[in-house]
Amino acid sequence: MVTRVRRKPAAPQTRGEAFVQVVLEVTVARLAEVGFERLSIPEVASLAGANKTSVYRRWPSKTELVRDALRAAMSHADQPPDTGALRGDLIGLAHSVATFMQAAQGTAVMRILMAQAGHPQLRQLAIEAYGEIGRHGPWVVLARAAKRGELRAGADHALVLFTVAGAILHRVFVEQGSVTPDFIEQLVDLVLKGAAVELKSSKR
Amino acid sequence: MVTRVRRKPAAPQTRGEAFVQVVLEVTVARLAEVGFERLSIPEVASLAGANKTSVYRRWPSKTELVRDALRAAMSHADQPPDTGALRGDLIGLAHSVATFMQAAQGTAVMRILMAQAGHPQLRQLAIEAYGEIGRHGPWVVLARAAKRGELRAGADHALVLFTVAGAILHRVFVEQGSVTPDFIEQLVDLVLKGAAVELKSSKR
Amino acid sequence: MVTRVRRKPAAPQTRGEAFVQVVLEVTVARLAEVGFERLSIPEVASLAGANKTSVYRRWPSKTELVRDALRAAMSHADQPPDTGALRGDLIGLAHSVATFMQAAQGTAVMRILMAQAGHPQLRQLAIEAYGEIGRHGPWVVLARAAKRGELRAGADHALVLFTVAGAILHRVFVEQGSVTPDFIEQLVDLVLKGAAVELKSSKR
Amino acid sequence: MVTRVRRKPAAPQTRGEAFVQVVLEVTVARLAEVGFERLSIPEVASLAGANKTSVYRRWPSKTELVRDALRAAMSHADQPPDTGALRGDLIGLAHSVATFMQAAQGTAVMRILMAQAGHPQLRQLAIEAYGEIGRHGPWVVLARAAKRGELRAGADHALVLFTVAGAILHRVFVEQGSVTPDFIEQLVDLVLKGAAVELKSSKR
DNA sequence: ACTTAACCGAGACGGTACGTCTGGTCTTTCG
DNA sequence: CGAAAGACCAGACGTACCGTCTCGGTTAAGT
Repeated sequence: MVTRVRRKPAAPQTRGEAFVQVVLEVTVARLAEVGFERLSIPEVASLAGANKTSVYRRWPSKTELVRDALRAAMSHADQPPDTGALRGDLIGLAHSVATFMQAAQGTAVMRILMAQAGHPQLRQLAIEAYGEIGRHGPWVVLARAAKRGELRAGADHALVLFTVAGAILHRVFVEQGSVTPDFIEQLVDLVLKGAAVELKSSKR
Repeated sequence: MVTRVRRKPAAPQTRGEAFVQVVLEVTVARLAEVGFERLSIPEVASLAGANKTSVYRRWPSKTELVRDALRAAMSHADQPPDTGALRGDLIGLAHSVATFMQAAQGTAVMRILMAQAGHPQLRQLAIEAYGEIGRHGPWVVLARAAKRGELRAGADHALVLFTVAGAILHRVFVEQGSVTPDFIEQLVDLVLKGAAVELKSSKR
Repeated sequence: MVTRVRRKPAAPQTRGEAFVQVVLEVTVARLAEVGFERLSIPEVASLAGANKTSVYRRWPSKTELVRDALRAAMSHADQPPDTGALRGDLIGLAHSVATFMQAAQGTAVMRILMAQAGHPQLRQLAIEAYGEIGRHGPWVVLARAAKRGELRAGADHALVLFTVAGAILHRVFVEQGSVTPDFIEQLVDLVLKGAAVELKSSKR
Repeated sequence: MVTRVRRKPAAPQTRGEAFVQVVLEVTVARLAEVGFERLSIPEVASLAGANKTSVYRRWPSKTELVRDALRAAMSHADQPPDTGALRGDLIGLAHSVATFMQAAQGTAVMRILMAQAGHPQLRQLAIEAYGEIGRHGPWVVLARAAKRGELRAGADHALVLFTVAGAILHRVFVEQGSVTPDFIEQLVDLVLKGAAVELKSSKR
């Protein structure tokens, strides 16, 4: 039998940086369009103008490709709005959420969250990506409002945020309606002031 | 050869009424577990203890199978709660929604709604199934409350309902948390009274 | 979760007998043309007018396909010639060998024998197939000739047979010449009477 | 068999001459082991301790590599034996043939001859390489014998030579037996004196 | 009871897509 | 400038799964 002979190493090489970008973008787009299940690496490669073996070389499995794609898509500057009043801040946040969910990245993330309950690693990735859009900002907004005394005592910050997010989620994916500025204002007003008539003595 | 006699009026029929039931139940279960994409008719047949050809005979395509499965699953008595007060009624509605979303049928429907934006016929089916749980009841509840003067003037009934539904949706599918009675009460209170402090006209 | 239900078994089924024949014939033909290495199951399937999955279903590996193909091709009636004289018998045998080697089956077998020294199972198969054409007949011929006193004392039967076979092998595959009746007669005469002039006293 | 290659630390610039030698040797070895079909340039390069691009630079295609490899392997001095008697000369020739066929070059050549009937250029190369071992010598031997009167009148020189070669070919590749001196002697005696009993007066 | 006809189970088959493997071309870097 | 190191493209292969087909067996009607 014959043994392999090792030579000294030569210069490494790093090309195709742009190629990686294109592939990841295409991946996010396909994730949004067809979801994780039907995401096909050969198809991604074809759409990216590359050969499928090139994609397989860099990302051995679909999960890793999606991981990188989500991470690349989530380079957000988490800049919380600061209008000086809770209402304005919440409207700003809601706009961010709506923009996210209506973009390809958001659709991709939400589809994974909805569909991949049984895939913990992937779900974790999506959760992280979803959290990117609101890791700190929203909580800061509510904390400031609480300090200013704008929030009812005992108000659950998470509940407020998730209710706004949930309403937009429902609007976008269930009703498939567009999220207009008017809708956002009404939503924020509802969450802030409630739908009930104001009473002098509220039983609670 | 004489002419043919009349056709034999033999008519053996409908051996598998129960078989149909089992298949549809399995279909809903798989829809909830893996979604529409990965729903496989051979798999459904196997889980139902039937042969795949038997399933293909009755439902030529996956879409029709899902249609029947959703329709069979949606035999709801749309009985709106009537506790006499808006808060109690909304809590009842929220419970219904939460129960639905956490059951197999609801998961199936929501997954289809989220994932099959590009499949109009299927989406329409899911919308109908989703509407079954609240075709009329919720609106009646709000109408009654408005008549009783419990609702703020100009309150958008749809916004109220969809916000509650969206919050539960977010809770179940994004946070993957359980919907406790306490959560529902807090949610309803948030939507009714808002998160902001009451202003001048309301003392406390 | 749904459990599987067991039914009672039904009747088996065996179809596609002609399909098997065609595939095996094509296999032998390709073996002769391109050899074992370049024998491709998808190609065989295509040439046989079948789908490659059908071929893979019946023959999990190329080795098994070739095994069946060789066995199917080797349904020989091993009828030794009997002309009453050794020369005529040998000519008959040589004709059989030449016919075999110039046919697809023979080419297939010889190519495997030449090329697959490292594949014992396959080599064994080819040896068997090659042996089919002369399992008993040739030895009977020589035994009869020896009994009749036509053979020199101490003549090695195997050497005689293999020399004739080897000469034809060389003719067909190395020289790539055709095996004419004249060639066969000259060959047999050479092996029987030798190329040397006859001496009165031959040592050894 | 292929031997390991060691990089010379003293040699700063591997003058391509040694490199070419190693590659060609490896090529012949692989030709003998796996044949032309499975001969892979990347594999040859790896076994030679070189990079595949280096091999591709020098030999654009497998055919040219094999051509050079065969030519390099065939630097034979075609020195015919001359023992003074036909029997001894033939034994010498047979030894040459047996040595050739059992060596790597011979195995390589014979495999190509057997397998590459459809590749004229390659076949031509192999024929030339095969002819190297006996371009003139064998014919000289027989011509001398004929002049000495050792050969039967009308004996076909080519038939004699090819029969000896064919018998050895069969022995080596079909029977996969070793070619012993005893075997060669018996073979030569068979071809010279024949297997039949000697008759008193043989016409012919 | 016997025939008849529909339904169901079983498996072969064609087809499509996937992921892997390997061969050959290219570019970049080093000596 | 030659050689090494990979990245890249291209194509074929074997596998998995789906949906269609044709069998044979069973069961439920109706004479």
